[in-house]
Amino acid sequence: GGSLLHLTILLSLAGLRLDLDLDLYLLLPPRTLLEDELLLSGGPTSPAYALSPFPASGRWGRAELLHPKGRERDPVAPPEGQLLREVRALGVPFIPCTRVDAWLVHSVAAGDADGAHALLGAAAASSAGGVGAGVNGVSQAAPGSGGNPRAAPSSPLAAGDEEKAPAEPTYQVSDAGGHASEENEVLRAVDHRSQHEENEQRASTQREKSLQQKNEDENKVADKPAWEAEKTSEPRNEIHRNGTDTFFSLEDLFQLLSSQPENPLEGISLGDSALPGSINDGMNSPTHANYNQAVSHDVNLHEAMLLCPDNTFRRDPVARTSQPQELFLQLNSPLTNPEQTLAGTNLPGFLPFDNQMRDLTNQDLLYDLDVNIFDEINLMSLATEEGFDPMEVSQLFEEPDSDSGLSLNSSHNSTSVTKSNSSRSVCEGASRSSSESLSHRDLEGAVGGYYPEPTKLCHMDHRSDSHFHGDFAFQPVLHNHTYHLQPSALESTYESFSWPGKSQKIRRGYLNDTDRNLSRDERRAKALHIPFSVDEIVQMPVDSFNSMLSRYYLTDFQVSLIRDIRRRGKNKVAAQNCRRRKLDVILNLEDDICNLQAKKETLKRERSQCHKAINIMKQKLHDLYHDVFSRLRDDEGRPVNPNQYALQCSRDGSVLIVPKELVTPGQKKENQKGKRKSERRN
DNA sequence: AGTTAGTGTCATTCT
DNA sequence: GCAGAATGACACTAA
Repeated sequence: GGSLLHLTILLSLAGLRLDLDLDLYLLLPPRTLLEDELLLSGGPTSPAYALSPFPASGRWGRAELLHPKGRERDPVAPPEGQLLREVRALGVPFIPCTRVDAWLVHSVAAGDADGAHALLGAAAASSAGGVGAGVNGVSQAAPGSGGNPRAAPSSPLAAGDEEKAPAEPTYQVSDAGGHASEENEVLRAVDHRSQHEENEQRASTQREKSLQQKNEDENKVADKPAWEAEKTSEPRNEIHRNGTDTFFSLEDLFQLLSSQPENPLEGISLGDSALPGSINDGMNSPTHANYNQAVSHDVNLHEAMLLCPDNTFRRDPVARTSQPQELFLQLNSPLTNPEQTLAGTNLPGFLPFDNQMRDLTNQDLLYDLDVNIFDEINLMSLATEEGFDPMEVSQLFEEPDSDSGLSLNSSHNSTSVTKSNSSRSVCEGASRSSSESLSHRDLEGAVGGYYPEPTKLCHMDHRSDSHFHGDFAFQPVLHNHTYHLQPSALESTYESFSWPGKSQKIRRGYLNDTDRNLSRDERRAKALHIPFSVDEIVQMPVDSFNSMLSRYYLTDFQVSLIRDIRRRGKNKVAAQNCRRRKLDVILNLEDDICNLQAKKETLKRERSQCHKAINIMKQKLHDLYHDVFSRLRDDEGRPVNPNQYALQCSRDGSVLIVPKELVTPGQKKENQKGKRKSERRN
């Protein structure tokens, strides 16, 4: 009681397909609202796909599953803080319990409204990033659902009619008992790779086009609080068609939800409301699952996330062993009882589009919701200890850098560790038949000694197979979020998803804005739930590092990754220091060169000055010599001829006038040496 | 399209 | 023997 249902409905009819998104904000009164929690619910800081919280953590959390429509921003997701404003406007005490987004996919076969398939999935779209993965349990490949740009196989929700498009790969609706063949598994795996990039871009383009109009409509009411805008905005209160898109209001959808206790979707008659076909048509289609099945799949996706809430546990045997098992037991019920899905949760059902419930208040809407759905949602919240981003895993393996950096001695053909030997399942067989699907799926096993039942794995795979063949990135979303891989399997995964011809720029296109800023190791650590930051791993002392590894239950691969992260981090710093030192050496050498060159110039100048001084002294000596001889007279008073006489300095300082022929040979040699030296210097 | 600087990583050697 | 530093070589990216 006292809960509040916030329904945000996106009913987009793009050509032949109808998407209907329900955002259920379940706000429970017993506790005081924590604003940060609300902000988390609507803010960009909330990690996408987070399945957070345990009550043991002292707070309720939210469950955000994956949106199937890709990584683009959810057009119907409240902007940052909007949820908080909306809740405040209601004036009731509350806390955000969880958020569940459900969408209906109403697809019709190519151009034929009567062949429509009605799909209902329940999932949670990320309110912040608008990213997510489909959890619908029903899907059909619709490569040829002509005219519908969004029905291409690139769209995870692409719907088609396998009966009407038999030539194309058809993926059966998964149910509790039906399994796709191994061949289909292989087909899907191949199809995933071959069409993934093209489909991604094409789907993205189409989605942008189709959503652009919606965003424009929403912008018109942006000045109002979103809650008010949704209630008053004309485009949202009415179903209208503008060729490709169809909208109807929250009230309309809620009336749908609340009017059909038997089958919540039977009352939807979209055909009467300008929709090309009714969901009933899809419901009655023998080739497609009903809503219950669809929601059952959704629940199973929750299970997939719940079964192994984390792959890292502290050394707490009780917590480690009891928690997942308990969750498993709790979640076994919806699996074995498919009726306990949307209908099973006793949602009041879906009303036709009458107006009698338009006056319902939000509380009224909540009261109409059976508590079972809350229980289920809460169970989801309780069962997940911390957020996990399957997309990261996908990106992790979609971004196989040429230098993976992982020192994993393994063969690419190696198989994963045992997923389960109890029975051979379709998914198991498929995973063995394709190295790609194998490597990809093998990533999603239980860790910490807990392994989900093969049937559940298969169930998840069916969802994957049926719905997301066109969007490779969503594959991991549908599986368990833990990793029991041996290094070999992961190595093969890295290699299997290596696209040598494609640049990282393309591959990084699959990363969201947040992850794009993360380093590769950070993304790896995040994807594998390494409970430490990269900086911590790298910078902590070795003793602390080793003790840390021993204090936590970590898989071999996690330990290997942590050690690799530390090694690479250390080496990165060392390389930076090395380059810095090298640069310093180069700069110092350049300085030395400059200094030596300056010193050389100085010495040259000094030498030149010395030469000049010597020449001056020589000239002075020469002048003095001639001056002396000019003043000398012989005994008869005649001038002394300098060519016949020379001045000779004795050791006692006296100067003698000596005829040149009397100069001793030793004196001549000394005089000649002095002449040659002076000549060389000159 | 080619060049260059910066960076991360690996392999190897040294401390 | 191990951890880390140092460094050459290589690949990749952005400008």
